[in-house]
Amino acid sequence: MEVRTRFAPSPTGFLHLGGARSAIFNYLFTKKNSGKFILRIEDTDIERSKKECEEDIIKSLKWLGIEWDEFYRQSERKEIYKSYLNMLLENGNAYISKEGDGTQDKKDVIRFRNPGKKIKFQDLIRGEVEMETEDLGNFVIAKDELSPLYHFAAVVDDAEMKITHVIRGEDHIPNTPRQILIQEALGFERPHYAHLPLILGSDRSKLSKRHGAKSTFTYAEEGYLPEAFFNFLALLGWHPADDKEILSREELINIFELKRVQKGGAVCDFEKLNWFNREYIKKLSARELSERVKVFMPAGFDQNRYDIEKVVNLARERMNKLSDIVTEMDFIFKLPAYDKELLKWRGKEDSNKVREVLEYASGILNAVPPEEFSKNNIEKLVMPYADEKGRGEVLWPLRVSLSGKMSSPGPFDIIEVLRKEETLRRIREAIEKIQ
RNA sequence: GGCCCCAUCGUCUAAUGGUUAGGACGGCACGCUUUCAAUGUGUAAAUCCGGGUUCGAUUCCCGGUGGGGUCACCA
Repeated sequence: MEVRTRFAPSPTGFLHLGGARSAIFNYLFTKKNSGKFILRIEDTDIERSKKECEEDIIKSLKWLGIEWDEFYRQSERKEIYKSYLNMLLENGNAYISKEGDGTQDKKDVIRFRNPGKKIKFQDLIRGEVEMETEDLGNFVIAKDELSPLYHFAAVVDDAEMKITHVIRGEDHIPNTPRQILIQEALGFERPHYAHLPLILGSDRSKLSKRHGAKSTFTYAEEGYLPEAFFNFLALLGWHPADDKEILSREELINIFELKRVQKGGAVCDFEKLNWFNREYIKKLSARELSERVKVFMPAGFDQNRYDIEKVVNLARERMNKLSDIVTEMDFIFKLPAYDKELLKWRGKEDSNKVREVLEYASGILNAVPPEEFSKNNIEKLVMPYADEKGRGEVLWPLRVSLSGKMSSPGPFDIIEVLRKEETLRRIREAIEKIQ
């Protein structure tokens, strides 16, 4: 039988990490089994459902590279629910409460006649789960024929869409028995269930509650690579048999199995996310990285002024995320204002000595033709002098004159990017500053 | 509170009825080094507690404790 799964978010909020992870596990499981993945927007609550949330969910899934084979919106399927509702009403498994058994409902609502039996189901991750359903009472399944509620619509859709595996968050475990009850009343087949552990915040509470408003897409906007983010989330609550952690989507699909999903909730460690992102940034070619970094460049950065691939290569080891290009490389595009004291190595060098060093270095550089301003050439020419005078005494002021910063890439790296004219201009500026 | 789920380093996790309980992130130390970063080497750090079962439990069972989830005319 063909495997069919669904990711069924409600567009009442953005796609948070937990939702994204559920989507990823559904996706990996489906691809592993050559099945079909269905995206179903559960917007039966018209009051709370928002178009922008649906858009956010779709945008986020696309960013993660998760594609669906079929797409549904529950608000467009009311006639289908209505017919099943009528079926239940006719065979007496549901009733309109005002006519019913003395409930205090103000309006007519449709209630499910709960047989109140014990429900047992097999969870692919947790094994057998057993629950009493009696205290659920005759719960409401629809406000009226055209306004089904979550449990009813979900059960009808899972059956109509021939879903074979329901893979969702652990917070749905208490919902499962009542959904099975509806299923049985309708004569539907029971799908396999797999309840994923929750993703927790550092205080171990449900992450979606804490940072409820934060969308997965904000990670895109901060400059996380989707492949890194996907990899990170895939390893939250699941782990392959071996120790390899950097895994491509294809590798993940190949080795994914529900049996290895963790039972306990997982705290989301953003330091580890950064590590994944750095690892993926490292793997990018200078060209790819330049492309990806472009959107993060502020208008003030004249990207045509310097060889952007060289700039990016200096930044890549220092970036957690793409947007860090701004804070790491701002000095290339515009020399920041800095205190002349910064030019003094360890803050205690004599001004005259600093000036002397910079003038000497300037002299060496001035003699080099512009086309020979490569890192290696310059390094070969300046290092003998630095070794003679003391590396710190020479390289520190030279680097600061070029970067204006306490910490930055080395002077020869910067020189190659800035090229002759700008290099000499900045050294000149430093010499004047130190007078 | 009722019901349900869960429990290995700070975090993500591996493993087995017998291991020096492994890896990764983060931390710390050292090396490299003009600074930062990167990198190399090393290092600290865990089986929640109590009972069983067993020759032997971190692993199996029970209880406790702890954490989490859920109890809508939301999903």
